[in-house]
Parts: sequence; C-alpha cells; structure tokens
Amino acid sequence: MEEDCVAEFPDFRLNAKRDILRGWHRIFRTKQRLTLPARSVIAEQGKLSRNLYYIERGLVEYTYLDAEGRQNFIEMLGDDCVFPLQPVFANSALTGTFWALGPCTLSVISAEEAYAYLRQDSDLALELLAEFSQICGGHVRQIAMNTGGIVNRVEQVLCLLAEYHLRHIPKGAPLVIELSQADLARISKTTRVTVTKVLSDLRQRGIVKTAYGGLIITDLAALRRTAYESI
DNA sequence: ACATTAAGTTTTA
DNA sequence: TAAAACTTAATGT
Repeated sequence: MEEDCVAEFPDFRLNAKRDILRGWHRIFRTKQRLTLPARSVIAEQGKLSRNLYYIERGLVEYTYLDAEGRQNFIEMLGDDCVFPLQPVFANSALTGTFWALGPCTLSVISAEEAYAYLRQDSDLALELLAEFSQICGGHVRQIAMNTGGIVNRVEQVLCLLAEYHLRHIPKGAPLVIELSQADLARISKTTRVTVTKVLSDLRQRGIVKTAYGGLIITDLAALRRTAYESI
C-alpha cells in the first residue's frame, strides 16, 4: 500500500526517456556533424552560443566554474539531448560550460534555424517543452540524492553511468567506465579521497575492478542493491 | 560522517 | 623521469 505512493526518482537527462526529441532528431540528423575528442569545450560559461547542439552519441557534462576556480558539476547529458537552451531560448549568457566527458558525436544548427523550425511546427515546441521538463526532473534527482549518504551517492552515480553504457555495449561485454576518480568525485560532489575509499570497498566486495583512469563494474545487480539500500 | 591535508605508491606518457 | 592518478593515514569539523 505504501509502495504505491513511492515515486521513482526522476531521471537525469543522461538516462531519461530519449524519444522525446524525435522531430528534432529528424532535423538534426541531416545537418552538420561534429566529432569531438574527450575534454573538448563545446559551449563556454559566460558566452552567448548561437548554436544548438544535439548529442548523437556521447557524454557531455555541464560544469560551473566558481570564483575559487573549482569545477562544480551541474548535470550530465547523454545521447539525444539538446543543449544549450539558455543562450538560444533565454538569450542570456551560459552559467556553466558544456564539455565532452568522453568522445562525442554532435549535430549542429544555428539558433536562427531552430527558431524557423519552431515557427513552422508547433510539435517541435512541445518536444522542447518535454525536454525542458526533463531537465527539471534531473535537477530534482540531484536534490533528492543529496539527502542520502555520500557513499550511496557515489554508488548511484556509478549506476547511472552503467545504465548509459549498457545501452551501447554488446550483451555480456565488460562494463567499463572510463572516468578518473577525480571525474567521479566531481560528478558525485565529493572528494577524490572519498571516491578511492568507496571504490576500494566495492572492489573488496567483488562488485568492481579498479584501474587507472577507469573501472569495470563486474556485478551491477549488487551495485544497485547497495546504492539504493537504506535511504 | 564526512572533508582536508599530507605523504606516500603506482601508472602513464 | 616527470606528471598524473591513485592510496592511505592522520587530523579537523
């Protein structure tokens, strides 16, 4: 009875239902394609990008650089997400930087082109509204995740990344997360030291294998269990 | 229960 | 071999 009331966490945009922008995808797939190496900056904080990007494949992070020079994780985007909405639709400078977490394939159109499409097809506006709602859902998830312990949070981030990668690797292939512990710390909003501790605990329990610049999840079911237990 | 600091080891380029 | 990545321990809030 109580279970009926418990809603699922809203998804990060990373793993959200990705058929939302179907109409936009049809448009973007005919446009200029961009292949970027990991770490590339796509749209920079404080600037007014006049382009709209569609992620065909890859992970993009949105990061806020604060006055002390720290990189603060805001959100993670995956395949079939559109960005940046802020400069294109609110006409204001970006509050953060969009950059490639791993190798990315993007499609690009100009803001003017996007507006032209929007004027001729109101379904495209509805799609963007759905995408915008999904962004809000992702932010709600982050607030909700902050209520749990830090260990659970790191484990949950690993689960989210695992779910993304599962869709791109053949069944039974090793689940490799090619991110450094510094990356995982930033995404989990904690320190490298804490990530090291969580990973070595997971390693001792046979859930992950650690390596330099990445890790392999060997028991995702067990990872899910610990990540979402007792919160 | 976490962050911070510091000082070590291991890996990569 | 220097820099980057990772580990561990001590200490602080």
